[in-house]
Amino acid sequence: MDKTKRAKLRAHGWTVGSATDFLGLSEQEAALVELRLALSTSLRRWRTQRGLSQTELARQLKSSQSRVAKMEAGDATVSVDLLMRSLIAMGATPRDLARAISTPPKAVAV
Amino acid sequence: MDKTKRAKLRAHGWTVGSATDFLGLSEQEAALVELRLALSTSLRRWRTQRGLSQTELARQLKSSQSRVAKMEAGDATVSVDLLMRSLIAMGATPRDLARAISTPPKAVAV
DNA sequence: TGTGAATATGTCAGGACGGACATAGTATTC
DNA sequence: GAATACTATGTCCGTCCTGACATATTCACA
Repeated sequence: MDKTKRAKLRAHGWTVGSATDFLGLSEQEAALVELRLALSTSLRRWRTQRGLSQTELARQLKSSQSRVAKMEAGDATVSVDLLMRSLIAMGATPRDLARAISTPPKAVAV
Repeated sequence: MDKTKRAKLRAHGWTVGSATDFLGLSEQEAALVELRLALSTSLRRWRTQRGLSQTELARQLKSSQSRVAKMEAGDATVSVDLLMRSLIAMGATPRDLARAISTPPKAVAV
């Protein structure tokens, strides 16, 4: 990975040097990962701030606890679609989504 | 549901007036439609600004011309996922997506 | 008008996704 | 340790999405 890429990733809150770097993701793949991560983190925040358990949220979303867990885990079987739909179902507006996307969580665990 | 929203939906092939209307299109469903519209509009802008035809873009995205057309039309068979992936594949950053989402396209012609 | 390029619309087989269930791990409290 | 509540992980079947193809429509220009 070249320096500018490193800088960009770091600038967006990624810990350069861990999995992302090792796997050698392209700019675009990294952007997708960043997106997923931002949304899944955001979802967990929305849920916990309301004092809901995954099971309770699942019922509200007409989904299941396991899927909620996977959403929050950024699991590969979860689409960006589902993440956004869930956030919206929790009352998030497109503007909220935009904010979530453009302000990625800082330093991911190493 | 107000008239402009109706028009927007109808303009993009959504069934307004029957089942959807009867069930009452909620704020959340509207937000999803808004999201889809914002992204599809954005996609077309990115493409045309680069002087690409749908066919050329399709090749770049490893998709097909018909799907690109449907993406830009906000067709119901196109997922938000695909729209975002396509935009990212064209070089859009998460920040660009956020901007696209929070800046809804100006009133669709009736 | 005709001609070709670009775009739109319809359809479908195959693959990806999602809800559901089972189960395993974790934390708290007694 | 047991019991309870919450969360994580694995798997499966039905559904939805997607690329591809065919075809229709629109557009630009001579």
